[in-house]
Amino acid sequence: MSTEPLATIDTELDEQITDLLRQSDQRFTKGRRALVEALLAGGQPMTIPQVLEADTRLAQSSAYRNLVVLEAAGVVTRIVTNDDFARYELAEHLTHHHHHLICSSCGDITDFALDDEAEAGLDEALHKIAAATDFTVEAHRLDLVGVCSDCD
Amino acid sequence: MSTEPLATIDTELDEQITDLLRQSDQRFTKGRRALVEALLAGGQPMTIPQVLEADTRLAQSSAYRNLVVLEAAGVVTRIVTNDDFARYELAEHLTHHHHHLICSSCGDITDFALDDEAEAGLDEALHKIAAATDFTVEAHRLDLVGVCSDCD
DNA sequence: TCCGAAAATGAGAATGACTATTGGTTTCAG
DNA sequence: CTGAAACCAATAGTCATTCTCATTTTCGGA
Repeated sequence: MSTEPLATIDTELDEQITDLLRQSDQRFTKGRRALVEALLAGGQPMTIPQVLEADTRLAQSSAYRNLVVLEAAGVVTRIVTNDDFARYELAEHLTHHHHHLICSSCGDITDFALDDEAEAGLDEALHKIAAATDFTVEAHRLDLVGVCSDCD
Repeated sequence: MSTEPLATIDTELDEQITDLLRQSDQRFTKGRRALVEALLAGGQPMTIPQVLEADTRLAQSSAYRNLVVLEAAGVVTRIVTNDDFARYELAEHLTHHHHHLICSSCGDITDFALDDEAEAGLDEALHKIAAATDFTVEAHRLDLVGVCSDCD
């Protein structure tokens, strides 16, 4: 199951993930490592078919199951659009805070970041909202919906 | 099919919707009117089971089909969370620009608006991003993810 | 008002992304 | 080395959503 990794998981990341999984009584196995490598190599949210294509050694059933495990442990994030397939990417605290450009035509997603000033302003406004609400806010999600250059 | 409307569609809204549908060569039929009335009465994004329960005269297959038609015409918006069911609400240009509080536990969604200043700042930042991108931006979507008071 | 073609409806069947099951394999502590 | 717990993979479900098709409704023209 380990021939040629698609991407390299550095020691720090490895420890973080191992730790996260341990907190859910789970191990960082080869299959799960292969998933993380595929996502890392992809560099953007990927559907399960894309992941399976990127690493053909992965079994579909295990990919689905392990992605659920990884999500529960907080290693990956599941993103669902109007597309048929859900997409996964590494969780923000393992990478960095960012947002998404979602193509309304093909469903493809790419990442982008807001400049610090805008992000700070947004954060402030959201804290006000959160305070005035019964919600316990965990995170915010900002997406731009449009048409990507391929579909245009 | 028309006994007791759940909500009243005023003349202006009626004309807007009729117009939008006409642009897709579709009619504003009783079934579709009943759907809009249910969404209007609901006041927040609703799943199809919720809509069917709100107006038991609606057939499931027609509800699914007509919601697709209404979305294509720009009358309603489909919102998809990690919950099992997709949710629908009246499109923003028939109501007003707003955002969503999404409960990560039960999937429930409620609406909220940003104050004008924050919204303007966000808009400006997003325009910059859009300009630096291959995307043709159609809209932005801002959600707060958290736990609602019922689930807490 | 009456008629017929086109569009819409609704009950049920089909689809397909995703999940559960099951039986075999790997891992790791002792 | 050994046994139990965790993992893996094939495959059989599940279930929200979509499709099918016979019937009904709509609506412009006669």
